[in-house]
Amino acid sequence: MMEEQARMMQALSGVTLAGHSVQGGMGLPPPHGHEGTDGDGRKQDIGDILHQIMTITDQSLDEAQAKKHGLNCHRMKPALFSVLCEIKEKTGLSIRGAQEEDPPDPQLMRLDNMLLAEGVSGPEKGGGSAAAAAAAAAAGGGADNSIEHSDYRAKLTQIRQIYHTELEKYEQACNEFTTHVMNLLREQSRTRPISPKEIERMVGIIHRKFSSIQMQLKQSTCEAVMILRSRFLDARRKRRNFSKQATEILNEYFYSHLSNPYPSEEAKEELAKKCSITVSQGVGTSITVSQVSNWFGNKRIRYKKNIGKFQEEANLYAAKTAVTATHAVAAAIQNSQANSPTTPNSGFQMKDEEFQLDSAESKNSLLTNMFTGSSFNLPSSGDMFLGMQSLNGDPYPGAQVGANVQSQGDTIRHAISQTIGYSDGIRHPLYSPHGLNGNGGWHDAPTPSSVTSPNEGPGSVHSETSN
DNA sequence: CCGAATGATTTCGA
DNA sequence: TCGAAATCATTCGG
Repeated sequence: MMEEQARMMQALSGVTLAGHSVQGGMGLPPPHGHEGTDGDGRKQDIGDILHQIMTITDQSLDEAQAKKHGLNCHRMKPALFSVLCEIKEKTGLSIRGAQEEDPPDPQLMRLDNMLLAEGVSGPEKGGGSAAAAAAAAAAGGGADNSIEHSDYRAKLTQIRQIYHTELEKYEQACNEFTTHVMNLLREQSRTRPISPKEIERMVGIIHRKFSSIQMQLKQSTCEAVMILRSRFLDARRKRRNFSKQATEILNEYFYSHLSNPYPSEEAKEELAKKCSITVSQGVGTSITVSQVSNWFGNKRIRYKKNIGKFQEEANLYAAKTAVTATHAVAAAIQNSQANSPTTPNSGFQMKDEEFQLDSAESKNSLLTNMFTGSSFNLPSSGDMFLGMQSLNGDPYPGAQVGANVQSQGDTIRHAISQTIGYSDGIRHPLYSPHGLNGNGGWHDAPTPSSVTSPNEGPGSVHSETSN
């Protein structure tokens, strides 16, 4: 700083005081030896110097260094320096208002904030994608139900890493470039007037340029994050049907826990895991806990709404799980399947109507039950089905009961109602703790996690109902 | 292209 | 906060 100033002063004084009494070290003899008229010679010399400056880049490094030295020692140099100083002053090229305090770019701030919010910039947490994913998977005690994809985390970490390395690169490049330019300017300040202020200013300009590049980096990072986000959000909005296997697993669980189809958090996690494992052939199709919850929510409501429609499915899955149970049950299944209208051609319409009736009746019954407190409270097929299912602990025969009840007439219904009614009155310990509570709701079941394995149900119930 | 199926979201109540 | 219910939006099979 001071040193520069001093040098400049020196140079200036050299011009004014010493005129061309200064002899260069003869590193660069004037092309035209004559030192005739002052102005002409100076012009020539200056032109020569300028030319050399302009062509300095064309030469090799050593050569250039030598030339530079020559130029520095040229006797006309101080004159040129002063001329340049004058020109500079006249053209007002010197620094105008030093408004270095660049106002914090709102856009940059926005980007910074966004990156911070997205966890791209800011403190490193967890340290590594694996840790982050693990933290998201394990520690996520329902805290972030919006995005629990470890995929998302991993991708975000990737973006973050790229961002940081790039940022570092830019910073490094910026520093390098700045020092380079500063050195260059310092060097040049010997041949042309450059105040330290100007160097500062130039540094500021460089920094601004680089920060604009950084902003681009931030912007593209933000874009990447947004794309990532929208991809995952879209993945949810623009849904894809679950794979066959996943649906199968979920259905299996649903129908084997029909008395209480409310999987615990752990169960949901397990199911999600199972599904995503089985689904692994589909690329990024992992199923999350909330998806499992959604599925069960949908399933419950849709099952309840139209049990008949799910009868076949219930049979299928119940059979699937009951295959290992008892031969007697299996035989009964076949038997009743032969009886029940499996083909939805002719039976469908009637069935449907019956369901409508049933559901209406169910609601009515609910109301009447509430008002009358009647113990004869199982008129709907759903209740019936649940009742039977709970009764024998085996979902499959229960389902059959439901089907039969629906497809057959009032006599059967009545008979079964009576049976159930009795049982209900007696409150047989076998089924009382299960979902059935008399008003067709699962919800207020005490959730004893129900019996997972179909225990030996009394086949007599089944055969009795199918008669 | 239509309608059923289905996953996701919203609303509401306890 | 969870679940029921309604609803939206998309997919899929005929």
